[in-house]
Amino acid sequence: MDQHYNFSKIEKKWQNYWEENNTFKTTEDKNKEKYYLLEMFPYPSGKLHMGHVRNYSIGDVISRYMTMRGKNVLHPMGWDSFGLPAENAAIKNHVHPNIWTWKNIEEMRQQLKMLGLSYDWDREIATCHPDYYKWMQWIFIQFFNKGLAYKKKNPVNWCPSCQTVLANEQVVDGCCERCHTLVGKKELEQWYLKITEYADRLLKELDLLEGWPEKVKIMQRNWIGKSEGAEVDFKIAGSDKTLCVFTTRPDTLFGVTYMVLAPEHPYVKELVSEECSKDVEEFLDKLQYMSEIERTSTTLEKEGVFIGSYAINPLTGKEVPIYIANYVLMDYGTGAIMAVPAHDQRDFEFAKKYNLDIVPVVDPGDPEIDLYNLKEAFEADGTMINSGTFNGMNSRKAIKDITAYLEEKGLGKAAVNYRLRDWLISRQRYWGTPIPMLHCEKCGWVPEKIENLPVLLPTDVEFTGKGESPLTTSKSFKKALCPKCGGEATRETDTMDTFLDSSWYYLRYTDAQNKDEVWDKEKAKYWMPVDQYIGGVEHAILHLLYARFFNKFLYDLGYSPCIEPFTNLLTQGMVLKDGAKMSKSKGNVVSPEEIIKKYGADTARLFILFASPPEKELEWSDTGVEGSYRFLSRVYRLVHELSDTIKDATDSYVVETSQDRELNYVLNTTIKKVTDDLGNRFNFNTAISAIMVLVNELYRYKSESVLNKGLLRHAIKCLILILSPFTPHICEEMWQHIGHDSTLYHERWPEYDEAALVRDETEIAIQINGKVKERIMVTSGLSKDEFLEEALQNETVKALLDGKNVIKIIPVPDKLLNIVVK
RNA sequence: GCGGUUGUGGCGGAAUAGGCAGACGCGCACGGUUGAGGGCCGUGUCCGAGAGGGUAAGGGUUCAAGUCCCUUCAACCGCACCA
Repeated sequence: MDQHYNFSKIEKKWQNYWEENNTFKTTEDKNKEKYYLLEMFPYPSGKLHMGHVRNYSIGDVISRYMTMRGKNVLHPMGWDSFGLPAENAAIKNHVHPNIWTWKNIEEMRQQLKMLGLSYDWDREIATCHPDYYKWMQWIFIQFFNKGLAYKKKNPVNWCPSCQTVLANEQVVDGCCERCHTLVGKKELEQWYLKITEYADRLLKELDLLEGWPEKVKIMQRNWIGKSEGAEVDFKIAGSDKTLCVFTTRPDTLFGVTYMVLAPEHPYVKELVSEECSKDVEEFLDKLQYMSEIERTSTTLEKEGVFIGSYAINPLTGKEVPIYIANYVLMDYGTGAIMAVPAHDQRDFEFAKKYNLDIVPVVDPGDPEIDLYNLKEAFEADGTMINSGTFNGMNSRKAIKDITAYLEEKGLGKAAVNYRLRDWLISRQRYWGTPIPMLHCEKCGWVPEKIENLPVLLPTDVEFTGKGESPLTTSKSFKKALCPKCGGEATRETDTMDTFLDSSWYYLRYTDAQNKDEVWDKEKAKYWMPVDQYIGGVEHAILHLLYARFFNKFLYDLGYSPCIEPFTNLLTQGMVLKDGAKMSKSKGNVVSPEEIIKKYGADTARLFILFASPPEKELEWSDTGVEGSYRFLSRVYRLVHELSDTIKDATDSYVVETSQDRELNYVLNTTIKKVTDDLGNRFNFNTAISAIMVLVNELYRYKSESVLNKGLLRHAIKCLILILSPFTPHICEEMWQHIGHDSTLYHERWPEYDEAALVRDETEIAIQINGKVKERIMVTSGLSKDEFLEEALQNETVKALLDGKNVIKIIPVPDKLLNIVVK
């Protein structure tokens, strides 16, 4: 052991040791309790950023801790390696995405290894590898065979810059999630996955996820957006058509005074009267020129036009006019609504503007509200009025009764609507998994035969960055034979959204190298579910919802053993510098490489874990990093200086002096605290601060004239062990130095001694009316009565009580004594 | 607009089930070691001379409130005409 803390030498040495000795290799072991720890795998941009370092440092601490607790830990790593940047690089620099991506993977793997992370690299996967995407295609075909993958022509979100379609989830504020370009609409035939089929389970089974942050569950609930209500059929006057609407308020059916269609509704063209056609066309024209955000903005004034037809209220038989308006959306419900201006604020505003009738049907029973001269819509519950036989009924009950009545008369039915849409998965891109489908004139869409998988990405393609998928430029790819009839067929040239690749990788890790099947079900059964998943909140909706969906589908097929894939979820906070997210444009990026070079990986890890609790934002601080480095040097020096003293000490020792007792007390409370913070709370910052307290105490103890070598040796051993999950390299080095010849990775986590946690005497506060006046020492661990008795004997307490009118004394053993006086 | 999170020294943060606010670290100041600097070691560091005051602001419950309840404000995040 060098005299000074030579981190670069130490870190290289132990990284090599771990690699050569396969220290982190994991296999199924039925005799041990498994623990599956997963951090979200990165996109291989080529450069690690601080967010990665934080994510993987958190994971590594948990992984190493769980291993020391005797768990069989699965801790894998891989690459989410399909995606746009590779293709953009190809267009810009004329490098093939494959070459670009694999070079990045190499570089990033090196950087990850430099952090000393305990991954089982034998399980490494890359989604762009044919061995992986073969099974992606296989899964897609399972979806297709179950009727859950289908192709449909629809107006879709189109990013003019990326030249590809986007899922609804990938449109943020009307802009492309990736490049922030304004997204438009385009009519295209695309592949969809029927995630809506699973909407109810995705919603309900969130309740099983007790180990997830409430915030994430709420976001998913809102995203799925379940509404219960009814579908009601309105006949159209002078036509044999019926107009179906969805409403959550069937109780207000008697208050319908007009109907509204979304401008894109197919009925518009058919129902528009001649007199109105000019107005309607002008209105549609106007909307054409509006962007998606403008059109759907809540602040936009509600506008519309009458189309010249009338619908018949199924309960009253009354005719009401049909409008089209900008506030009704084609892609929710049926794209048409019944308008009840008295009880819906949007309808109210529209009715006011166009002088439409406002008929109240729910009475709030509030004298302040003038029902026939409403200032705003009344949306709450009340008593039914103007509603025929339902009058006098509570509106809550009327929802049920009117729905039942509609069902009975065949005029409508109870219905549930979701905000969640089916998942559009086709992308007009090269660097993704080819959709393994062929189109045959005779047989329609046919999946590729399983034995022919993978459908490989062709290499003879051009990257123009424009229009259709680059796969169409391949000479060999498109033309193929129909797997069903053997006739001529055309291959699908679109590729899959990369979110599909990351929706099942956690299952593949359980049997990552399997060539014959997607994974061995027995292995998946041993490892799944993931016990702890760690990643950024930015994946709260997209990735986590898709992954849950895939897992449920695979569960239904018998391939996943669990209903939910991730038992516990930790969403780590962002890394900030000067109060803002690190970004090139702001010029506040601190590169991990630079920090590792200057201070070492252990310091980087320690700082990141110490500066903030994991779910919170972390403010980067250069001086803070130096502090962490200083601490590690201090620990290193301590062990170095004491190594001679403790070398030949025995493992048994007796705690004798009061100094011994103090050290023993601090040691054991520290072990308890760190155990608790790591095992139950993931509060790494307070765990580290506790270890710092122990180190301070050891420095103090070291300066004593008489040292208890056995105790000291034990304390140093424990210190190294409890610090090792945070900073493994330096701890391995010190562990070796105090006389061990193999890795501490498989050492058992130290136990604490309950008896040592109690000091003979405890300092307590004496309060008068809740204000601290004095502090005294009393015997520890007394009962309330004993404590009170002893405290009252105390001279200081007696003096404080003297001459006072004491009302009450509240004893809190080992904490305080509150004297209430008047 | 709806939903959520957060608010504590000069700074990052601690206080886990209502019981001594400010652990631990950074910064700063002073002292020691040193030719000097750095490094290291030690001491101090919420405000106030003091009584006392103090956890975004105001109110409440309690013997006791950063923690519980009500009102307000600010910052951040998510969704947003969802019928």
